[in-house]
Amino acid sequence: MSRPRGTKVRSTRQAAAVVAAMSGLPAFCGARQIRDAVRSADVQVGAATVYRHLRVLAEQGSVDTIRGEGGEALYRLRRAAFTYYLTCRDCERSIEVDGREIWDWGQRAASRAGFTLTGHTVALRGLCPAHVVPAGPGASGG
Amino acid sequence: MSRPRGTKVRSTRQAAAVVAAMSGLPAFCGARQIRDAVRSADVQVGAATVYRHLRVLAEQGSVDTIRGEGGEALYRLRRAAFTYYLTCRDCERSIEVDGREIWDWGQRAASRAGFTLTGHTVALRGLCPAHVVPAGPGASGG
DNA sequence: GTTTCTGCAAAACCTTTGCAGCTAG
DNA sequence: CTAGCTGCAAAGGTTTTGCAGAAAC
Repeated sequence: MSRPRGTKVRSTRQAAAVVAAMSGLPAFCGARQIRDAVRSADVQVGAATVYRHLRVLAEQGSVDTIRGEGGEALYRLRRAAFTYYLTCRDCERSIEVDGREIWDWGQRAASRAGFTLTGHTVALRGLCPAHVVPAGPGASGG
Repeated sequence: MSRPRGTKVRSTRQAAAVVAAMSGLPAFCGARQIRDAVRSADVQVGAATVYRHLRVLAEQGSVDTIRGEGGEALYRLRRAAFTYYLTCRDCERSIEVDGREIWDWGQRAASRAGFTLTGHTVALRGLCPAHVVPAGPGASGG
């Protein structure tokens, strides 16, 4: 149920509030957390409405979407193309990482097999300077 | 509800059947599909049991887990470290891609920011040779 | 016989959808 | 007024859990 094409877009309190709330959330957040942020700005909003806006924003490319550990969708306002995030597993603080190379790497690998690359997902987890403790690597394929 | 530590592991028909079924499934598959594969090998198995085994296998590191587009978990027997998958978005066929470089790239980016990389997820989507469609005018379907 | 595993059914989540009512334009 | 947006509640799908019975050792 995306927006039908050729329909007018109406600007509502809720639509603005969702975007406003997200601009105050630095890391990737779930729909629940976004809804809470909207409501703590004194704008009542239903869960369905939040999901509807998030879906539209994602389709427009205004927000990036990734999947959390539990499979839930996490959203964040888009910053720039080929920008990925390295998130501290202790404090959830995240930094942006330029990933143009990743796209190039993916394309090389794809063409080697006769594939055409159309999309990719990269997520990095680690420890920020404030939480660094010696630890071994744990790679997960995807 | 992982397995409690210090308990004995019992080898059952179902446990073996889940692993056997997965070894016959080349691509990442959902729990439903794995269960179907087990049952078509004439081993009755409940959904809960499949999930329980998959969780244990994932914790052991015997299977890799990724998330599908809908957020569902997809499983596959682990092949090698730093092996990622490029999946055709039309037929779900997937190939393996060596990703040692990705880990290196991630570490470089992380250390530049004072972070320590502890984990990462990479997923590539594309079109396999059989589904590549030339872009532009004049392209015709079979 | 004891301990662990299995399977059903119910519950817990996250997300989408149907529909009546509200609201921006 | 009319088209589009909202919210509730119900439905949809995936995964987990409680518990009695079955199975392994």
